[in-house]
Amino acid sequence: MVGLEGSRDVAWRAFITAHALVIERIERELADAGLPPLGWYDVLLELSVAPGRRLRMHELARAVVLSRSGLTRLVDRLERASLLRREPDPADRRGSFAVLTDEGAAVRERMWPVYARGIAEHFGKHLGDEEVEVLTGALKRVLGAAREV
Amino acid sequence: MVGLEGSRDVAWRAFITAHALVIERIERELADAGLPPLGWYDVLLELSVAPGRRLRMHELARAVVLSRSGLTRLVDRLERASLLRREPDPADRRGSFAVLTDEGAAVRERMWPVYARGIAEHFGKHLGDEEVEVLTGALKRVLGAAREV
DNA sequence: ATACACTAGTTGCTAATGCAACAAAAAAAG
DNA sequence: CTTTTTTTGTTGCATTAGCAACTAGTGTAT
Repeated sequence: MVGLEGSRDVAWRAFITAHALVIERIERELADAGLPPLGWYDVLLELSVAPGRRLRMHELARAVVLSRSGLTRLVDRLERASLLRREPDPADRRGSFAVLTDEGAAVRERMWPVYARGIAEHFGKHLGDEEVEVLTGALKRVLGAAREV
Repeated sequence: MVGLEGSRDVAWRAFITAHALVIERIERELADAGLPPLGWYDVLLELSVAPGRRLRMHELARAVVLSRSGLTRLVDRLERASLLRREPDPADRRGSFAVLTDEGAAVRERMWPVYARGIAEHFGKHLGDEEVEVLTGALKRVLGAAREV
């Protein structure tokens, strides 16, 4: 018995390997274009769509699937680059908001074309419309279940 | 324009977020069971199914989607744990094989039940049979394309 | 009110990863 | 052949991530 005989295990293997390969390609394309890595994009995007362009640190950590300490450091880097700033939460003196700056929004907008091209070229291009629907539905279910725990 | 409006971009977002969450869960379950991390499993599995239980370093790096330097260090750790050993390649004096040991095979077999349960619980359980087929087909296409480059 | 438990965020530490540079060998070009 | 280019694997270095421990503030129970 060597593991991975079941059809779900084969799907899993395809899932993680495709992920690793495509991320590797896209990260390289961003780096080659002189742009920040994907982790930065995730933070900037979450802040972009958040009300008031701000999120509490723990909300942001959860949104981008990072440990609290990992997020502290990531936000440090983004703050040093002036792409966001920390602001105290008047309603809870323990916590702070991460607030998107205009410069942060601008950087996200400069990243998006490169990122979008990578997604299309290495991912979207190879999927039929029907497959996209199935994939989205299935993975959102997986995602929802994993978030609940 | 905030990015991620197209249906393929939504699918991509679900893809990477589901990946991050499920991997996080499974890594924790392995750690809680006192077992090595997923990266070790990948190496042990590739060697298990390779002819002669051996692969050249660069083949292994490609198989587990890791940089050459990353693989050098990962193999260092596995070799220190006696789960594999390096052997020179008589046909090419630059290179070496990574060869699975019996102990390495045994450790992989001890990891598999925990890993399999994680895959089922956090991934497979939420997918219908039809979805599994679509997912596998689609992702294998993505994977093949990314490998070609 | 006071004690107790929990949550938020940061820090020190360690582990893991990629890039660039390197040495050695092989392969290709001439 | 001899020279040049490429491949293979390792190393130094810098970056990034998580865990455990800590501080500070909040919430809850008695």
